[in-house]
Amino acid sequence: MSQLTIEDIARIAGVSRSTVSRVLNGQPNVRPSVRDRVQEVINSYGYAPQAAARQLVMRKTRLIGLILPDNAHHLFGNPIFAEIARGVSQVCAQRGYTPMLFIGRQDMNEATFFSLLRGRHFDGVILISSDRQDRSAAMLREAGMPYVRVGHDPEDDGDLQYVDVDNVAAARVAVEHLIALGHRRIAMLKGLAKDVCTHARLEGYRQALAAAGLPFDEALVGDGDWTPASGYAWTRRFLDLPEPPTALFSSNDMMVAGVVRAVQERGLTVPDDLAIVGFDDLLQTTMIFPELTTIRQPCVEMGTCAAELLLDQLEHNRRERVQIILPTALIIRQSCGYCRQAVQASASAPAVSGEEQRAG
Amino acid sequence: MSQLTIEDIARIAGVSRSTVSRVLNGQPNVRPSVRDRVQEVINSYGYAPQAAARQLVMRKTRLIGLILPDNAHHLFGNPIFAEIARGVSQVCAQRGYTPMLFIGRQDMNEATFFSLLRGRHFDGVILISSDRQDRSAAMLREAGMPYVRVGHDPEDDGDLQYVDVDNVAAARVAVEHLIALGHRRIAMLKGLAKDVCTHARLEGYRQALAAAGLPFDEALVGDGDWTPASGYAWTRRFLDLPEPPTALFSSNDMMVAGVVRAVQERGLTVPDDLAIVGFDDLLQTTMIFPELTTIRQPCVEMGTCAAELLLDQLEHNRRERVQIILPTALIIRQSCGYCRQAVQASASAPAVSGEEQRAG
DNA sequence: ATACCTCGTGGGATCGCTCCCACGACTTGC
DNA sequence: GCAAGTCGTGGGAGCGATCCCACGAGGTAT
Repeated sequence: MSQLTIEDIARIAGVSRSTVSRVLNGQPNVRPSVRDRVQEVINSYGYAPQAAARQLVMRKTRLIGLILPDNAHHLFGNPIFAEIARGVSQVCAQRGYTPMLFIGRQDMNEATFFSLLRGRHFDGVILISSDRQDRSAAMLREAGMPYVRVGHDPEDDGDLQYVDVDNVAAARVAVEHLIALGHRRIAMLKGLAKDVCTHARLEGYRQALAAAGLPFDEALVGDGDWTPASGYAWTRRFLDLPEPPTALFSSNDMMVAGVVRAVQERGLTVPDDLAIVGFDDLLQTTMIFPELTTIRQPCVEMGTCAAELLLDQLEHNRRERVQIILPTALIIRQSCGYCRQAVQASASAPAVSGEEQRAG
Repeated sequence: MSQLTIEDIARIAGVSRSTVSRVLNGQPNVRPSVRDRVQEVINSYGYAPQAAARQLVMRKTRLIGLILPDNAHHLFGNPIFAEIARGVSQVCAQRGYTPMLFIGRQDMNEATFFSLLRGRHFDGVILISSDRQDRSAAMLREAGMPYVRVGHDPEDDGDLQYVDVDNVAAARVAVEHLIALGHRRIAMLKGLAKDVCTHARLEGYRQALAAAGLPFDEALVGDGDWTPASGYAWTRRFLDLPEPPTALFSSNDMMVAGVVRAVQERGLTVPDDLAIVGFDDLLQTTMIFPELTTIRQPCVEMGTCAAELLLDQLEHNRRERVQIILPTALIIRQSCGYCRQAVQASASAPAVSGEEQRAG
């Protein structure tokens, strides 16, 4: 039951290895009655071909590696990656591949990681990383492993194919929304400096301010690290300013949890004392009170896109440069104060709560 | 540069396959000068042996599979799994194994999953599941794949080795704490019925009530699903009761986010109007205001334990039944109202905020 | 009836590694 | 000084699949 080989199945079914192999791989030129008999033997013995032997001759594993950012707290803590993984998984399943996630790359030295890649465990890899310091992309190239990246670095054109969003434009839309609501002092929470998207989102913030003729105030920019704790700490500092901000744009939704806590601790409320727009649109944060206005990233679609690209690369040997920028959307809920204001002012604008507006 | 084999390396270094193999595997009986020369060739060409060929003869992959619960929202959304994975990863790295996470098992039919297991991609598997309906454990056994389970079902003794916590005792400690604080009407938020730990935690709740002579009120038990949304919905119902609860025990921390929102929406506060104790001790929830009193699960340790067991099973062929129950701890913060009360009553109890107390 | 396909089937070669054994050179013990 | 190790090395066999080719049976066209 445990160590059956194709040879055993062949003997039991009274045919040759070749015939069993043909049945296994759904190839033609097998008499239906023989095919059924072989299939029955396979099923009743619970036989499945040993992957290693198959790989050796086929030079394919039909396994796709998924590499997430090194930071483990992000990794699972932030559902954005789960969504991307879901997209990847859908496409893979549909096209007969199995995606696997590298766990704990940080526990592994570079040499080990490299051998893992060179060992050809995977036909290809999807790399989710906007981390400029991350050596993964370089190692993937060095190892000759086909990959598609989710996220990219405009200063590094080493990635043949990537999928990303326009972080600059998305952030600009978010901040413009706050400006349109009348805010003049708008704080900004940055993510980690090592992540490229941090700089892009800051740039969007600057552009929105500049376009509205508002000054850029260094004191209103907080050096966050994507975690709620950093959102909490910076918001306290913002609220302690002689002239505190009336609005805040956070580079991700997770930090907003800390922002809200800091605001409430002072006995203040959102959005009246601080209007907030986030980034990501995590499902979880619908439990933040009030509901969060945020930039939705098309996470699942980023995953499906990346997977389609990768599998095309593998199956049709497509090697041209492909760079896909997917659209984001500003999702207006309560935390920015838009809806309240619309009611108060009896504005002619239609109700847009929960509706989507294209950004970028 | 891309398709070098051991034969090529041997030719370049002027030795035989066997010698290269010995160098590769750190075996003795190679002259130091030869070893160095071979190693240099290996390094300079970036050669790494092809895993499939090696596996075929060694019958080992040094890969460990990690299977998470089917529900994708849990999956990444709940950092508890990240912590367990971290523990697994540490031990694996240390002992020369590489852990890989199955992604999107829900996109895969059972036959595919089974072939994946029978294909012997992994030497062993760590299964994180307290789901009674989950067929994974059965399939692992059927496929003859060694595995260790994190979580278990007392009504199913099919698992040879598992690591778990005493959910009944932990929940009892949580509820007893609320009772000791003077609460008489204590609500309980259950998790999904398919998860075994849901029933265990409910049982702990019942035991605590019974021990204190308090009645079990069906109306105070909410059918949660682990998500903040369900915590929100049930808390609204609880607060609408003619005689609402003054305290609540939630089967996990994530649901508490919804509970707090519902409480705040009514203009009520935690812990004054509703004292809360959670379960898991997620880092994120330290941003819940006020800070959450909760049961800490030793997640990382569960991971390391499970990995140690599995690798011992693989390397020393240990096949005896091992069932490890790790201790939990009640972490007292503000949400239960203990600290406030201690101050008010000038109790003789020492300050225990943030301290740990053993449960079970 | 002969030549020529097509179909169904089996067997040998092969993938890239590790393992086992053979064998020569050198060391050690009596 | 000769038998009996030990050490370093190379080559053959084999892991369990797939793939290619050979070959016989049967059908169709000439």
